[in-house]
Amino acid sequence: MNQLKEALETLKDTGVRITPQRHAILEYLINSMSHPTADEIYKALEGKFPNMSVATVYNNLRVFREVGLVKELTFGDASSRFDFVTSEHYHVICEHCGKIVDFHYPGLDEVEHLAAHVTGFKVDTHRLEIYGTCPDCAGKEVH
Amino acid sequence: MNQLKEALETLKDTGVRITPQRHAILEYLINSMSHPTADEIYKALEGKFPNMSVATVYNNLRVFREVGLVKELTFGDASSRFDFVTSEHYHVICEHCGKIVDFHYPGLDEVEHLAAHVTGFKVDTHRLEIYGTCPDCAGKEVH
DNA sequence: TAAACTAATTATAACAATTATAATCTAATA
DNA sequence: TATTAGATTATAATTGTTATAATTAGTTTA
Ligand SMILES: [Mn+2]
Ligand SMILES: [Mn+2]
Ligand SMILES: [Zn+2]
Ligand SMILES: [Zn+2]
Repeated sequence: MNQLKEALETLKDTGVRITPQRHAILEYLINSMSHPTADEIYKALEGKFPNMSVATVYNNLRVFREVGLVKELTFGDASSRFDFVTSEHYHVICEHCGKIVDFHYPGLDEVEHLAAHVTGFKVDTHRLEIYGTCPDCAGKEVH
Repeated sequence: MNQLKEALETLKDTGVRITPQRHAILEYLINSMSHPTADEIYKALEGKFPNMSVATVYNNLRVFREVGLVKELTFGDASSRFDFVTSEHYHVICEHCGKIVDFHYPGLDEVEHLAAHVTGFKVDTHRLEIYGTCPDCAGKEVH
């Protein structure tokens, strides 16, 4: 039920120390309900941790990724965004404002199987994103 | 039939000058049959063009992208890879050696439609990649 | 053809995201 | 308490890419 509590449990179980900075980063990720960049997290917490280094944010996001608490969404030039892991889902992304919306859809097992069959790869996973224009941006375009 | 010839036609039609550097970059993209980075192209051509700037490679890859001759494949940290546009296809990527293999599959119209319906987005396109282990790397792992 | 204009290339500097390094601090353990 | 390992901080370095300004090449106009 309490996502933060569970996340802290996961850290404890994997022998990762729970520092105030880690607690705050996790809390922010969960509460923001969005897909923040490392820098956004850094800036959001600088009131509470005026001396925190940006390296700490990156280091801890990597730790969280390694224990499976967050997923990193990477893009070409722009900075990575981080998603607190709940259930599997895809993302729909606005090409104009960059908004990212969660989108649930059954996994594409058939595509994975065909890819494995055709290429001889041992398939692990896949990445799918939908790109378009969000309702807000579509509204602005009209007039 | 001749991909290079067609590509040069496209450039001519869109009023883009055909310089020796552009000719060579296009030729390399078509003949390499792979997905090279800007730097790989730069290094491959430095014998023929010892004074070519890496900026020229980037500039021209952007030009080619804008007129629809190449697609840019972007990844998180790593550098972009460029794919001479032929028919629509997806990519299967080896997580160990980075190999990229073309993979043909009918478009995922159904996913796009559902995404549009659920999120209210005007959907343009999507991105799908399959990740796993290529046969070469799988072989090495075994012993 | 000569002059004027525009596009492309080059060399180099700047940028931005991320990672590495070394010093310091904190917490756990013996 | 002393020792050790882990975490954080401050800062430097790295890397892919883009911006800038000067130069060169090609095209258009007079
Ligand atoms: Mn998400
Ligand atoms: Mn391809
Ligand atoms: Zn938008
Ligand atoms: Zn491989």
